[in-house]
Amino acid sequence: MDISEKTIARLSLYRSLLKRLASDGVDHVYSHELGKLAGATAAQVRRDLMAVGCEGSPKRGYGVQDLIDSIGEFLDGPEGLNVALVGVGNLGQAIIAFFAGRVANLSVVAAFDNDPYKTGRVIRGCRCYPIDEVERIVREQHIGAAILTVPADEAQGVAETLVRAGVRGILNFAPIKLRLPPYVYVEDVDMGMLLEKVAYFARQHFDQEG
Amino acid sequence: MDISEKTIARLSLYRSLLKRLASDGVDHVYSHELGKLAGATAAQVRRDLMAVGCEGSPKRGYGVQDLIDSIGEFLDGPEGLNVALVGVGNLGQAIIAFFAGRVANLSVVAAFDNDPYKTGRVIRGCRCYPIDEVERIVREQHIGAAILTVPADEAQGVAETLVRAGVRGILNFAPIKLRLPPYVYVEDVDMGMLLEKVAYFARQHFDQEG
DNA sequence: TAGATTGTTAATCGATTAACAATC
DNA sequence: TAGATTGTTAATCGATTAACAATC
Repeated sequence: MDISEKTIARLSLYRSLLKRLASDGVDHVYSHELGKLAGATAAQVRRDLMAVGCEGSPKRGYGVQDLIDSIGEFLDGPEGLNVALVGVGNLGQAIIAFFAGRVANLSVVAAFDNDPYKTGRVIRGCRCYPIDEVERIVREQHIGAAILTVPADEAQGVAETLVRAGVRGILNFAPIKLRLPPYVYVEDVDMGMLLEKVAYFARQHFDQEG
Repeated sequence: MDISEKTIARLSLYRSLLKRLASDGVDHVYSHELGKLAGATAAQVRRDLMAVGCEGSPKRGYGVQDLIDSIGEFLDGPEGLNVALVGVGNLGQAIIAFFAGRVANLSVVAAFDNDPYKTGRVIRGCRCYPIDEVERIVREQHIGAAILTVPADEAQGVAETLVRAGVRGILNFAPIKLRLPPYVYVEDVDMGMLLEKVAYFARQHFDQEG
């Protein structure tokens, strides 16, 4: 089965919304209700849920817990995935803290930096190693994905090392397009670009009445 | 003219790549060269550049400085845009530091939080006010866009206040779909979702030969 | 001129949307 | 049954890709 990136993204959002609904005691939802919360159409929601093998009933809609379980089974896979972070600057530290215990089945198990003030220490519950040791630690700890928060001109080199050691997915914060083998999935988060985009569209409506 | 979001995103990336080329002394580029760096096709690059009114010549391609100027004129508009940040936690502080002096024409001029330890202080060069004062400060400082790094259950309320005060663009880090008027542009950055996406696709290729 | 690139138009592809029979 | 929702198929829409004449 071929699931689009957008569907994966929406499934992740559905899950976090469903968890809230569950904690509010809601046990069934209709596709249009979930769609309203997720900013999607009812048809979209049904298509996405069909992709993970969920079925609803015309009478009661979809079972909330059933959806949470099915999406979890689909997204999380049979076992957890270990994640590394390279580049323990401001952003890197914030991201380690952000993910600590937040996303089930995904834990940042190792951090890497070249700054000797940081290496050898435990930063927000995550041990920090020198970048030289990336390859060894990634193999030893069976790390499958990485978060890249290094400067743009170091990103390509670090990424290649990570891939050589076995990493198959990278969340890349460096404002550069990584050139990697096709079996490596890269998600770019260029925050400068994102803010420029927001600013561009904000300007279209800003100051129109004042 | 109707410019797609993707084109805006690519233009921002082109610009940062072009700035590097300029500092390396390159004065002309062909569409396929820029495309290679940006992960886009030559045709895509030409279409994007045409949208901002750039012309190239078959002989020399596009002038690097000309492109930087044209894209800047298009993206940045005639004057800068003031930006606010709400939610001065780990991520918020990292983002303030990240943007400090980084993106020309976009400055984070005010931060907001409810924690009395933070309000009244200057955090990474940016004054922090209590959230009560969002409406007043946003109006006074003529703020047009905002970065939202508050918990999910506060995001909708804060966003509505920001919009009431005149904000027309929001970079939203809360894992929730904001419901706002159509004249407000919202860009969502759900980091939990992004890492789950990376993990999902990483798993497809992880452990295939180990 | 010859060759590579640009700018433009037509074809393709994928996802979203709309329409409708099946179901509880 | 009647009504609202589900699951499926066809139509639409937009962006990407391919093809080609114009240009230096």
